[in-house]
Amino acid sequence: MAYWLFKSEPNAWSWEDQVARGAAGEEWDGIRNYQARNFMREMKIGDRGFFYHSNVGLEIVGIVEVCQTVHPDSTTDDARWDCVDVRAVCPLPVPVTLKQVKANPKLADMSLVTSMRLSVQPVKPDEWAEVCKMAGLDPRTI
DNA sequence: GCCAACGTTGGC
DNA sequence: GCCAACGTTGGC
Repeated sequence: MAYWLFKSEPNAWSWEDQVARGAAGEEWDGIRNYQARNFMREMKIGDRGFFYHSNVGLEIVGIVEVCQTVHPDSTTDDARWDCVDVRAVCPLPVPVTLKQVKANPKLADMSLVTSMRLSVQPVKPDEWAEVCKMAGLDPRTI
């Protein structure tokens, strides 16, 4: 299983909005960046991802899972843009802030730090485990 | 609200 | 295929 991180401005689409969709999940649409799209093309059902609030909050607030593999983005007719569907799995008991991520040497290579503007990004297994630990979650239980 | 970083577009 | 102009993202 692979791990990812999805960024969203809570003004546009928040963790609460995501939770409200329940098990059906929702398209992760609106991505207009090739790198981010290519990562979505690699995603498989059951892959896990962090849900990050950008602009407002600046923290990882929850965990989602991919529930539909890549398909055309319904918000555009442009055939270049695809998306996956994700659904909420659980909130983080303690949100992990960008500040904490930056302050943790183990997370120095995380894309969240190194590729600030990339809105869909891969997370390495050890980074996943470290963030879960900081959030008060046992990664084996999720 | 500002501005740095960086991706995209389009003229040549 | 280069590169300047431009637009967008996102932290501060």
